[in-house]
Amino acid sequence: MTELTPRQLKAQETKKNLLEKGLELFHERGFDNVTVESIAKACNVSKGAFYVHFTSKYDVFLEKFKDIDEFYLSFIPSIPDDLKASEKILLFYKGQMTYLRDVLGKDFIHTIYTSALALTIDDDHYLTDQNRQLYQIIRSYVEEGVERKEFKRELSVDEISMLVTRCMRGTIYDWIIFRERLDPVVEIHSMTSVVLDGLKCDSE
Amino acid sequence: MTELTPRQLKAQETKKNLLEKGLELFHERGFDNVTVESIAKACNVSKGAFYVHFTSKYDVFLEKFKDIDEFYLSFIPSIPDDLKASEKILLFYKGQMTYLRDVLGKDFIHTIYTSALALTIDDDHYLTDQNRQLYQIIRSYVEEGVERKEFKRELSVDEISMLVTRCMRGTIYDWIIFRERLDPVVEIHSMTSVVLDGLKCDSE
DNA sequence: CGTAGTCACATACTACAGTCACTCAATAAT
DNA sequence: ATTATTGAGTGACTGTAGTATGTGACTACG
Repeated sequence: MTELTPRQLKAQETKKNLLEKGLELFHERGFDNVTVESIAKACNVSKGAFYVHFTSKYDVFLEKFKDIDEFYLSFIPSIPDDLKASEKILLFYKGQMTYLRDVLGKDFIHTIYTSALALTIDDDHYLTDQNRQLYQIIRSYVEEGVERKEFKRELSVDEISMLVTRCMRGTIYDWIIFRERLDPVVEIHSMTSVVLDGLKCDSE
Repeated sequence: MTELTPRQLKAQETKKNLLEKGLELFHERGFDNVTVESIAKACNVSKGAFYVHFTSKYDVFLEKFKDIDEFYLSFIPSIPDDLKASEKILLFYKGQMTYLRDVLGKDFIHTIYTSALALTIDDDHYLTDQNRQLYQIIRSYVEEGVERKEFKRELSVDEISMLVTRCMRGTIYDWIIFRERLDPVVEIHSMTSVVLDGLKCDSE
C-alpha cells in the first residue's frame, strides 16, 4: 500500500508542482488572470496532465483550503480555557478572520466562496462539510455553552452551531461583495456578538 | 424625451424579446444550459445584438431581479402596523423567502448570488445597492424599532440594518450551498429571531 | 522473460462568453 | 435635398475551461 513505484512518485511530484506553481501564480496575478495552460506550461507538462490530477481550476484552491483547518487547530491553545463559550467563539472568529484577511487574502476566499456556488448537484463542497475541523471546533464550544446553560435550550447543539457558522459565512460573503467597504475582523465581531447575545439563556 | 423614433421602438422591442426569451429559456433549461447564441437565435438576431442591450448573460437576470422590489412593496400593506418592529421584520422576511422559494426558485437566486461574486471591481451589484427597496424597507423598520427603543442604542440604524440584511444574505447563501437540506423559510426565521433577540434593548 | 494492461501525460478538439471592426438604414444638421 | 452622424445589428474572431482520444513507457502477471 505504501510501496510507491518510481512512476507513482513522479506523478506525485508532478501534482505537487502543479499545486505549488498554481497557488504561486494565483497569488501573483489573481485567479481569473491565470490559465490552466500557463500553470501546466510553467511545470513543463500539458494541460491534459493538469486535469489528470485536478478536476477543475478551483480544485487547486480547495486542496490548499484544507490546510486552513490546521491553522485553526494550532490557534485553539491560545484561547484561555476559563472563558465563557461565547467569548471563546468570539476570540476564535477574530483569529480566523485576521488570518483570512492578512494571510490568505480576500482573493483566495473569494474563489472559495465562488466555487461553492459553482458546483454541480452531486459533489459536495468543503464549505458544507460538517466534519471539517472548523465546524467541529465551533460545535465543541457550543456544546460547552449548552452544558453550562449559557445558551437557550430550545435549540439543539447542531442548530446553534449552524447559526453561529452561518454568521461567519454571511460575514465573509458580505466582505466580498461589499469590496473595500468592510473590515471582516470588525464585522465578524459585531455580527457574532449580536447572535451570541440572542442565543443567551434568558435567565442570566 | 418621451418621443421615441420608430427605430428606438424597434430596438426596445428587440431588447424586450431577448429578455423574455432569455428568462423563458433559463427557466426551461437552467442558466448554465442556455447559451447567449441560443437566446439571440430564438429572437432572430445575432449574438452581437444581445450585447448591445445587455452587458452580460447575468444582466438579463438582474433586469428581472429589479421586479422583486415591486413585490416587496406590494407585500408591505399585509403587515399589521401595530406589531413591534422586530415582528414586522420577521413577517417581512417570511413573505420574502416564501416568494423566493416558491415563485422565483432557487436557480434564479443561485444565479443572482453567483453574479454578485463574479463582478469586476468597478461596477456595483444590485445586491449591494443600499438604495434598493428591500434595504429601505428593512431600514425603516429598524428606524422604527430604534425610535421605540426596542433595539440597543449602541448601534446606529445603518449598522443594525446591515446586520439584519446580512442575516438574510447568509441564510440565502446557505440555502444554496447546502442544497436540498435547508428550507429557507424555516432558516430565515430561526436566524433572524436570534439576531433580533440579540439586538433587543436589555432593559425590557 | 514476454506480453497484456495500465496510467501519466500529450494533442487536438469542442463549447461558449465576450469583443471588435464593420454595415447600413434611420435620423439630424445644414 | 444633400450630407454627416448615430446606433442597432452583424458575424467573424479570441481566449480559455474542459473533453476525447491517443500513445508509449512502465508495471504486473503468466
